[in-house]
Amino acid sequence: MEYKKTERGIEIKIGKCFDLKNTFDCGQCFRWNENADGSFSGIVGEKYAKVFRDGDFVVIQNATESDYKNIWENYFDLETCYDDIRKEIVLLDSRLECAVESIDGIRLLNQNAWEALCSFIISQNNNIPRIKGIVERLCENFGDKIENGYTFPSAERIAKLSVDDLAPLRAGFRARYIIDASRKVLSGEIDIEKMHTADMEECRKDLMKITGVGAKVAECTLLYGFHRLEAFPVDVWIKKALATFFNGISPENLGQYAGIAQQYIFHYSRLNPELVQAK
DNA sequence: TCCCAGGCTCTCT
DNA sequence: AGAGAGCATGGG
Repeated sequence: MEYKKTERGIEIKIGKCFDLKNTFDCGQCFRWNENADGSFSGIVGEKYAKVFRDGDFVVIQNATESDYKNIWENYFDLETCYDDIRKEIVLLDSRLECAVESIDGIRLLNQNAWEALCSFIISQNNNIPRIKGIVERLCENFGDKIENGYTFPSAERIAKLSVDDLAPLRAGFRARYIIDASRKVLSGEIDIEKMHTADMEECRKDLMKITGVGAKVAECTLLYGFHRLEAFPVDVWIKKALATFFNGISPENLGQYAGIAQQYIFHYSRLNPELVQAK
């Protein structure tokens, strides 16, 4: 992706292929927040970042060229052409055209796998504002202090804790799931490294060894934590959507980009809830 | 106040 | 193997 280093930071010339609000608010991540001026702030790994749009450019404030190469290019998946994928999705199923045409620039972030696993464990039977609150308290209590915030605590760090230690998170029944996940990742019972490429069915089965990880959370972890674009998480919104407005669409027909199609279905349904109400 | 939230576990048929 | 209650907590 074409970019330049300026006094503001790194400026990526990306046009409409990266919409910050749609990307950060489409339910894939929980640590980006919109500021009053329309910019977004978040923490990725050990880095705090503020990003905003200026015309055809997305600006990553204060980023250096090595930050860009080492972190942001991969995190924002900037070497992938999402315009091509959008076209491909519509070719695979033309019923997706309205969602794809009305939502600009969703990108699928390359998030840390452990963070995604943990975040989506927390997401179950929960609402997004509260999920973000629990994740933030997890970081504040057990992450490392960095500029403007805290890192996401490692599995190793969490594995040393007890369920009671997690009380400040107010995560409810999910606390023991978080502990179980951390210990299974740390012990190697769940081999988190191989899941970028291993057989999908095997990955699902492995992830579901964790108490509190069912089909939906496993699928979200594969899509958002391991960038397995063929993963297709089915939650209550997707269920409603596929039973009403998007009736007839099935993930098997969406091939290698099912997960990105799912993003569009999910986000479009949440933006237009009246379209997916059961009749 | 009440309903419900990007589900899952546990129990009972 | 399939269905349903219960789950912690708090946002709207």
